[in-house]
Amino acid sequence: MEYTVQKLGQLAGVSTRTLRYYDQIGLLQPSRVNSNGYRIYGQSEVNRLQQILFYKELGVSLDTIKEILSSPTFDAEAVLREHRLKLIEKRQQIETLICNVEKTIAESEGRITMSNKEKFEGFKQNLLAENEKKYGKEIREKYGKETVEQSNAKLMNLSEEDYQKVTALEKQIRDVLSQAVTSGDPAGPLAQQAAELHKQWICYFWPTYSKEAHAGLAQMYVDDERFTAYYDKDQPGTAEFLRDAIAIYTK
Amino acid sequence: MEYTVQKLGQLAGVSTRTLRYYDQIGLLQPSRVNSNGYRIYGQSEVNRLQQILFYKELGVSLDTIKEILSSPTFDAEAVLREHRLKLIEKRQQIETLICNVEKTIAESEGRITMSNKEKFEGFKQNLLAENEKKYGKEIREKYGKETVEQSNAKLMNLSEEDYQKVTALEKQIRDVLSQAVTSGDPAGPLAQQAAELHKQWICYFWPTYSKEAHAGLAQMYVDDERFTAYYDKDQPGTAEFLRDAIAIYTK
DNA sequence: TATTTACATTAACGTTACGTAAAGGTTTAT
DNA sequence: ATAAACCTTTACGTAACGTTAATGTAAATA
Repeated sequence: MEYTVQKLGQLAGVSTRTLRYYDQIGLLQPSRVNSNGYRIYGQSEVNRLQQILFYKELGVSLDTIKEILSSPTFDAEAVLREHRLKLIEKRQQIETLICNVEKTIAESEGRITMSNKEKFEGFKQNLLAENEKKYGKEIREKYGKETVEQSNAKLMNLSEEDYQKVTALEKQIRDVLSQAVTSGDPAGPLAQQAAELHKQWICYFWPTYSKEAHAGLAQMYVDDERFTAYYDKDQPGTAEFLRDAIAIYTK
Repeated sequence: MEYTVQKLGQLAGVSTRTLRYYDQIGLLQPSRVNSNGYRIYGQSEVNRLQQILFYKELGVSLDTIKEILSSPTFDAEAVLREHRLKLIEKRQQIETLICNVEKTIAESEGRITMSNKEKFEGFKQNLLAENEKKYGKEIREKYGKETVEQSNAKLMNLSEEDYQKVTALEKQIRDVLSQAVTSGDPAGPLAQQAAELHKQWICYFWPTYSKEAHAGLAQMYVDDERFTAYYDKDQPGTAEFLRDAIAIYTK
């Protein structure tokens, strides 16, 4: 069976422009070219196109696909593994962006009703006090006065929605963390998930997320017995475990 | 205070090329141009640049930033809200990609040791049976035989790591869902988080994620009393609530 | 058979936000 | 006087095509 550009395009669900482009960059060349200049594709090209589209669906770049397909000994699995890391990093970036955008929106809304204010009073006082009493100084030294004040300002403007989310996050962190600790591996999937959740949680209080600040905060959980006590309440060693997990997560 | 390109660039941490580009597209024009052709910026330009960089950090496009800053009555909040939706969609895309890449890797690894096999036997049998006994037919009708078989194949190849993650996910879903139900709003943040988690869960069993399939599955939770019973165990109405949440999530 | 219709070709611009030369003029310091 | 440091414009490159534009060819119809 032989195909022209349009036939092949319809078969595979891509545009004719795409096929010409793939020809141009040498990713998929027709088996032969007619005397009239038409591109003619055969079965092996159909197969190759299928492969191409498979990797494309995974978000692999055409350049990389070309490499994968060019050498049969090429380690496709290693490529995918690396690709996966890239994707995860991208997701983190986007999550941070979302986090910051959401906070900006909340801020500009200036929302927070009186009823909310009362409701969150205790919650906020606690957190603020905890932040300030001891860590205020340390954090100030590490990340500057401005950061701390912005952080506190954010805290005071938490909306009802955010409050729900934050509370839910705290519960999730506790749950996942306790499971992760039993597994014992701070690099494992559960531990890393806990670190991820913890990052999301932080995002509600810190004006901007940074890996360094995250890792620093985790270290404080171990250095200060008040935090250690909180995390080790159910299972001793949890604070250290979380610090290790976050260290790997932010590495 | 007046600045040349380099001075301003150093002050704000951007390249001179960037400043020339911003001038070119009319985003940030110098207050005046010297007789020698040098760009000279004043204080108001410094302020404007700060604004620009702020929005840029949130991932807003220069075009959009221009619009935001061009009209003081322009609704920056609405823009951010829309921007947030775009980011969330992007995150979903990337999550789906990660999901699929991970499955491809797992597949090519062909991993799963004998010890794992024994460990997961019961778990898998349960799920397989549940899938097959009744839904097998329905799903087959809706999404085709191939999808079901691929789904089952994936299930049988779950690794230890994946098993942990899946189990943790299930617990999280239950937790978040129960909190969300009390809030009563399937469009609320908790409900949407539950839908998100549910998507991640699905990703472990379905060969490729699609919104339609997700929404369809949620509908089945309501249509079939066995699933309904499972979700409504603690709180009646949970299955319906989840379906509504997922309907909004996949809209 | 003449004409329309459908399909093929190449060439080239547009998309985003700059990085990176290249080629050259100006200011400042030595 | 000369070199170093600074400024300028112009223009190519990036990823993966979408979209005309201008034109040639094959198949279907009047």
